[in-house]
Amino acid sequence: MTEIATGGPFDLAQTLDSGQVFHWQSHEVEGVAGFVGCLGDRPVWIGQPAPRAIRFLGVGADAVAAYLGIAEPVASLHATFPADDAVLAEAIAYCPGLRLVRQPVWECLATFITSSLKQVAHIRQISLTLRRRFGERREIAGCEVWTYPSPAAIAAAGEEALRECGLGYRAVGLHRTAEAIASGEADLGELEALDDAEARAFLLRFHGVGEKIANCVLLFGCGRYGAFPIDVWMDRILRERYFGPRKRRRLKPVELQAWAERHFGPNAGYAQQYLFHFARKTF
DNA sequence: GTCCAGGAGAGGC
DNA sequence: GCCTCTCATGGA
Repeated sequence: MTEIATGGPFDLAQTLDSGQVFHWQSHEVEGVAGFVGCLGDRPVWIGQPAPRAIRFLGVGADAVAAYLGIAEPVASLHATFPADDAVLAEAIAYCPGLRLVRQPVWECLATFITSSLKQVAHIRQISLTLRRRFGERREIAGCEVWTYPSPAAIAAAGEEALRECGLGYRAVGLHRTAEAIASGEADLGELEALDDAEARAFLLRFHGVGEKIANCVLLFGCGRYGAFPIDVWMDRILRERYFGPRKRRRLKPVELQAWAERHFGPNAGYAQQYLFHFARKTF
C-alpha cells in the first residue's frame, strides 16, 4: 500500500466515472473508497482516503500519477481558458477535481470504437464482456479483474464472436482495426512522432473511426489537449449555452467544431471534459 | 412501447 | 462537397 499527495483538487470517483474510461469497478479497501481495474496489464486498486491523497496497490507511484494526471499543472491549464466564459466556470466549479486520464492507446481506440451511439452504462458492459472473454484474468485486493484484450486476441476472436458481446455493427470496425494492428499493417507507436493533424489523419484510416472517436483517442490516449470531441452531449451544451436560438439551429457541426477549438484554445480538450461531465450530470 | 445513446459509412445528389 | 439513411443494442 502506497500513498501520494495530489498537489491540487482531485476527485478519483468523478475522474474514473466521467465517460473517459469504462472498466473501473467500485471496491473498498480497509474502509477507503476506491476502484479496482487494470493499468495496461497490471491489476490495480486505487483509493482516495482524503481530498488531497491517493492510495494504491499493485503498481508504482509513477504509473498511477501518470495515468490519473495527478502531476498535471491544472492551474496553468485553466489559465489558457477564455477568461470571460461563465458556462465553463460553472462546469469547473461543479467538478473541480476532474482530471483527464492518460490511457493506453490501443485500449482507448478499441473502447471508443465500441462506444458509437451507445450510452456510458452499455459501453462499460461491452468493455467488461470483451475483457472477460478475450482478456487475461488478474487478481487484486481480493477481486478479479481482466486486462483489455490485445489486438491479436480481438483479431483471432473473429467478427461473429465480437457480435456475441453485444457490439452490433461496431464489431466490424473493432475487428478490422485489431487485424490491421495485429498484422503490423498499422503501428500505433507511430502516433507519438506525428503532429496533431497528422495523428488525427492516422486514426481516421481505421474503419469505425471518424472525427469524434479520433479526437477521443488523441485526448484520452495521446495527451493531445487541443483535441475536442463533440458528441451529442457536447453538441447540446455548446449550442444551448453559447448561442442564441436562431444561430443554434443554423450552426453546422464543422462550424461548431471550429468555433470550439478556437474559443477554448490550446487546452480545449481539457475544458471539454468539464463541460461534458457537467452536461451529462445536470441536463 | 418509445426514445435515446461519448457516430460512422455508404449512397445519392 | 453536403444531405440523408441505415446500421444493433440495451438503458431510461
